[in-house]
Amino acid sequence: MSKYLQMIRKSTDLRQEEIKKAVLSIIHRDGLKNLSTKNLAREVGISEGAIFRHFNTKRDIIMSIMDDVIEDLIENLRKISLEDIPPPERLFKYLCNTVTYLLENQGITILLFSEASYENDAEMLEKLNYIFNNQKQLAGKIISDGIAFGTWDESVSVVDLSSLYMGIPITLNIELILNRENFQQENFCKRMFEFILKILKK
Amino acid sequence: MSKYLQMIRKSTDLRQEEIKKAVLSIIHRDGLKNLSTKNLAREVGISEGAIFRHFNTKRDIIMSIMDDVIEDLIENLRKISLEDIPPPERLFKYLCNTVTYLLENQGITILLFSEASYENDAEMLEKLNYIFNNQKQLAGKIISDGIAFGTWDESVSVVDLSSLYMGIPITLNIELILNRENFQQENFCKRMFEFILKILKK
DNA sequence: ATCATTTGTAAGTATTTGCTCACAAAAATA
DNA sequence: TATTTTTGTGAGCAAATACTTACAAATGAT
Repeated sequence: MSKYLQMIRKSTDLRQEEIKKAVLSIIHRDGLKNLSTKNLAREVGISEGAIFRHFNTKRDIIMSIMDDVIEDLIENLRKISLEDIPPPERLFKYLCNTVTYLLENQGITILLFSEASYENDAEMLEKLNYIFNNQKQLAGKIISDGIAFGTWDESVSVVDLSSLYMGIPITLNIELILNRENFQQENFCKRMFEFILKILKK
Repeated sequence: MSKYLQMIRKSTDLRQEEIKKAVLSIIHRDGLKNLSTKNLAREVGISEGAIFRHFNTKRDIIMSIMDDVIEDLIENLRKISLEDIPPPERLFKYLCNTVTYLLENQGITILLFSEASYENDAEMLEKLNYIFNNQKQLAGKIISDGIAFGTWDESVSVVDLSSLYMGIPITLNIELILNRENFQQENFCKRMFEFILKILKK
């Protein structure tokens, strides 16, 4: 007679995706503290041992999610920054894509900002750094293009404006954590973009 | 013969301050993960039991630090927002005071942004909300004053600009965690203030 | 000087954590 | 069909965590 009844098997590839999704669900719903491997296993619907069949360590799961962000968000933004459309239009698209991604992947926000500083893990911080600095520098590139193009005020400091720009997605993140219901997220990117445009106006 | 040698005693008031300082030191130096009561006791130089003589729970320590932020930072900003000086000058002072506070209390940054979302603790989130929204609304008040005064463009949305404004201290926080050495923090508030001014210009 | 109060210690506690292991069973391959 | 490989289970592990407790010693009031 069988010892375990109705065991559902899936490939490691599929399970890895399920596990990563479950991580974000737990963080978004219950907070980072509840992201134990036990809870994670329950969320996925497998045993705790199975989790470690598909990932060597819990840390590997987090790192893999960070790699996803790099692949999905950053590489998309890189493409946009290189598109052959006028800088104003390009910067707008760039900002709105960022905002959309953050709205669609809300668990990631907490994961990125909390986990790295929580763990104080050098490799994690490096990945986070990569994500942050690429977002910033690619935005800076578009701004530089617009200035070189003659569209925008050349006296504006690209570095400084990139810093201010980065405040937009980050504030969005914070507002989503703190004011999730009150926050007016419609046209958020448009409204913020108008401000950036005004700064860049000759 | 004495069982313990050279026991240094201090009042609960003093110890509470020492403990709270130690919390920020540990977070700043080793990350939130290393903020165990055991490490905390070692950092202060007392036994773990003594920690619980001065605070009932570890959570109480964090809450008390958050109350300090409200008392030290927010109440100071409130006063500035009510000062009888021209809005541009007032907003500049407001921003620079915020920046200075954040630079001088770097452990607090991580504590505020990570701990609350880590614990997913309603009361903690409420305090964080209070800190965030007051900073934002008081800045908004100064902007409104300037518009009412006739100095600034009345077509600017105060709510939206306050959101953008909040990006400044928050980005500063992130940069301090990620780029601590490279980050150019001199005149940071001035450079950011110039951007806000340009947006507000008629 | 006596004694209650306060502040300290050291050695516990129960619980949770990330992770391992021996083995069961489904799926792929021969 | 027979065998190997992959995916699963559930019990259990050492280490860490927040917190407690019994008792020691310093301090302040009488």
